Amino acid sequence: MAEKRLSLHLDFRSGLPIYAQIVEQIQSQLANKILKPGDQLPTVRALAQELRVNFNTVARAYRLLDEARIISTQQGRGTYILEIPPPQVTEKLRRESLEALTRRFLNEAIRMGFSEREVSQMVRDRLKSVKEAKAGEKE
Amino acid sequence: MAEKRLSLHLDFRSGLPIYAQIVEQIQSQLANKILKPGDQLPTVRALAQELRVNFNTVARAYRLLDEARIISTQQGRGTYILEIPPPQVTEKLRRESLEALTRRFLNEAIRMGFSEREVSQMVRDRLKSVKEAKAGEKE
DNA sequence: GTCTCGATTGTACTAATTGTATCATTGTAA
DNA sequence: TTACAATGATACAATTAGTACAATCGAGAC
Repeated sequence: MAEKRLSLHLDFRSGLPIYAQIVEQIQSQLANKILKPGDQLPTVRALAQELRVNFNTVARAYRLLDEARIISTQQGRGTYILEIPPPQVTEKLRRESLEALTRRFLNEAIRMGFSEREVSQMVRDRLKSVKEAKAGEKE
Repeated sequence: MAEKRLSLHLDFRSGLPIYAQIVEQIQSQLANKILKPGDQLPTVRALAQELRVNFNTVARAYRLLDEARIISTQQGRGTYILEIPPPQVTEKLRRESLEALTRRFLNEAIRMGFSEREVSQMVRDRLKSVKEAKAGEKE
């Protein structure tokens, strides 16, 4: 029962191909230690069903990660996290994934006509309520 | 998927080029809420067949709309309506749409394992470079 | 123990569907 | 005629889907 639920969120309308989104999010979860060496990933078919995509699309993502020596795919057995990349790399990945996400958010907001001031104020507000919610749920 | 029938009416005798008529009518349906952000448009070939025109003509219209940031065309996948700048909505709606966007962004970032501090720092950084870029392009 | 067989897993190859790029053709106006 | 914009034809590239196959494992039969 080692395999994770691996909650990935695809955006079918973002310009990024599905397979790239899968790669990116797995790398990100790796950099954030949500995934650890030895963890088994869902099978290509299971993940494909969950994401409602063709299993070859998942297989493509896994193949890319395999070629990058991040996971090990073994025919007939499954797919496992090989190793966490060295700290410098994970830190870089972490930063890059956050930066990409933030950039998308800001571009969208600005394109929708919001001023930088409005955006930054809203982020502060929402962050504050996130923090309060977190404090509350500790009971 | 849920792509619309997109009933367009071309006038081959009006001086207006076909591609311009397509652009115009899609924009109009967007303004009239017949098309909504996220909707998938017909493929260039499907729409071309329906309108009895060459698919390059449709592709040209799509390209113009893409350049205007109204739609997003993705090779191998399809064409989608982008989020559009809400034209002159009430202050309340404006605020709500920014809040929704921000909430999605923060949820995603936190789900990916970033701390509130990291997120807020990154937002500050990116906003700063947006501002600088804007200052720079004024020459 | 080990053999067999079926279920499960990833792989390989191909097909289908999508938009893109480039050049040719056509029609119209100067 | 010449120039140019609009449209069409053709080839291409990227993404995803379909199908068949090979490797592995485990449950039973013996």
